[in-house]
Amino acid sequence: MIELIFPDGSKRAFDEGASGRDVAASIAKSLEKRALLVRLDGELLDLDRPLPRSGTFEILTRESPDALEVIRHDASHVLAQAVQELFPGTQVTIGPAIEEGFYYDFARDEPFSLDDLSAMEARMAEIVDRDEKIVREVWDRNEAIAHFREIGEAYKAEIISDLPEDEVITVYRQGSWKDLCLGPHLPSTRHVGKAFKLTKLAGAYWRGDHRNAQLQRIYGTAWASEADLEAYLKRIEEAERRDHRRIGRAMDLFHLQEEAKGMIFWHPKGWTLYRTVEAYMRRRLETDGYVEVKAPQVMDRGLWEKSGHWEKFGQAMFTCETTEGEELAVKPMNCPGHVQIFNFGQKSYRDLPLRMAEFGACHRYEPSGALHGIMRLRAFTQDDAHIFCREDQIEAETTKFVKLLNSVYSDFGLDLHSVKLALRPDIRAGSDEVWDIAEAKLDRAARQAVNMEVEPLPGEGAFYGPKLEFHLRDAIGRTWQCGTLQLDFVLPERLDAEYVAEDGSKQRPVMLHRAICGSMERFLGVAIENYAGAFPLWLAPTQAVVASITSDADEYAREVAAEMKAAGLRVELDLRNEKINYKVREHSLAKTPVIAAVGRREAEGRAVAIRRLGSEGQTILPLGEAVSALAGEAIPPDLARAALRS
RNA sequence: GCCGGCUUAGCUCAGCUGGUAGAGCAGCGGUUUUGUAAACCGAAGGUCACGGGUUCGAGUCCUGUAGCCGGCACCA
Repeated sequence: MIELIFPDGSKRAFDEGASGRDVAASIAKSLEKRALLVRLDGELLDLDRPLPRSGTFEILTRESPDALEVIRHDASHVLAQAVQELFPGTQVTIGPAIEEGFYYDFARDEPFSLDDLSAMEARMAEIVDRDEKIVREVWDRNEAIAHFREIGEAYKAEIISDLPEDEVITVYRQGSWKDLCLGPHLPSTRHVGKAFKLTKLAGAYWRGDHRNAQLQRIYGTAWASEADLEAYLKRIEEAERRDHRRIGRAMDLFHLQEEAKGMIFWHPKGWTLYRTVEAYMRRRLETDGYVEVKAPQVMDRGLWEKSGHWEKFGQAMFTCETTEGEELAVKPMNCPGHVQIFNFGQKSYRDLPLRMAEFGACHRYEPSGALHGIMRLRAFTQDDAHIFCREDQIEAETTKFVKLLNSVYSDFGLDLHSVKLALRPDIRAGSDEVWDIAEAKLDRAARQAVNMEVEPLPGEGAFYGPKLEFHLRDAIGRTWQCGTLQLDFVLPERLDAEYVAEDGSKQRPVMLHRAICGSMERFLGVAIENYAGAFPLWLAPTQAVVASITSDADEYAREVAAEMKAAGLRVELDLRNEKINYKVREHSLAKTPVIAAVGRREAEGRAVAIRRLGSEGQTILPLGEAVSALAGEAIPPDLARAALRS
């Protein structure tokens, strides 16, 4: 007998060998029909699998988020079956569920074409209609390896060989097709439903390693219902309209061109936006106790050799040689420069923590395939700072930093998507004890400062220390690392940084590399997508347009614009011989937050008709009142807070 | 860098199976003085990314290169 505890707390006993389906049927016939999976002590199991033990028990239907993940996983299996039916000789590898869908990696010499996708979708629908039962089988390890080898599935055979000896090998069969898989799965292919769509074709390396063969990955999306699928497709379509590259062009913010790939030509409006963000960041750093510096853009190779960057990243540095034979490199990062400033003269323990900031323009020869709009560039500017401190100051500095970062992000209406902690890599400097302490400190400080999970990334830290990563999302859900804080025990050593301690001895400081925006350009890209170009007043490159209704009001319109400008607003004047409807439409499409229309009536009454982006009507206000209200609203959030406090 | 796709006017896009380029918007010249999301007329605008090839003939087919896009790998 096994005993199951249901979600309502009730307990019931069932015969040994009873399956989830038996349990569901014993409750209600309708429940059996709707049941897809069961959860036993937190573990998801196939509906028809005999329950292996007693425990807390739950029946999952289509509506459960866990069921959706299994639907997606099964969709990937159905895809694999469809592909193997349509393209015999194609090898299967792996095909997991992912956020919003699934993918499957195939090995096939000939590339799939986009046109093949619709044929695959049709075949998938057919397999769903066949309603093939999905059956779990436990196989002997060696037999499984031999079998998959024999049928030409080398990748599957390799996966099994690499599994631990004691791992139970399960194979799931649907009709004549089968796949090695941990499961669980739906009872039959019908339950996958038809709310799926194959979305893209891509290359992907076997086991994520570029030295391995490249496989063909097919991505798809799958949902519990057609309505969910439609909503998803619509969401993606809408999101594509927020693409920073599209908005950048439409709003005339910047452009990129072949002759300087991976580098931005900022146009006047875009540069205004950039400078607004930079000025804001500069204030935030200043009030948080940072000093700002500026180090040379190009420095001698010798310095990069000493810092260790030449050896590790020399390939990715822009270099040049002078006619006198010096070898120079354009800085790919700011830290060695900052250490030079730290090293100049003597530093005392009283100077620590020394927070040295720079809006540092960096150049890196990024692989061509990595470039992406203004999110990933070859020339970018870090809002970089290095905190030189003692070991016992690391935790407080980290907490302080994360608080600042949180506050900055919230001023831009951004939600942190995730926080990750990259842990020690195989090849690293420093002893394990030092790493233990460093990792623990970052973890503790981050948890304390943000109210969210800190996801560990084993092996992904830099060789010189662990690294906190703060990720934001773009319009279509891709995440970008923006903020970062990295502990560094190595560079101070290599570049010989030291300070005089209380007892007069010379000590090595620890360095914290940290950035909030990461790259100004990437952060602006994320901000553009976040606001879809409709910036709040303090950020908008053009905050207001004064539009005349008839030429009678031109002179007054000039006066209004001048008043606004005098109040510090970024204002444009539109005196063109066009209808007000036309002007309103044009400036609305350009996402100008405020349109101040003036005609004869306003000129006579010394008023302005204020129209806000996104609202239908307008408010008529006396000129002075309108100007001071707008000027007040245009105050950056940090200054507004400061004003409130004083 | 790797796999796949794309590249036609300033922008967004048409151009079927090869017969030497088309629209809307913007821009320019006029007319219109307008009350809150597109007034009207006109003229102009293109080495069809770049190079090579097949062909009587290439935007269209083949091939090379570049950039971009979607992934993968990379990201000090």
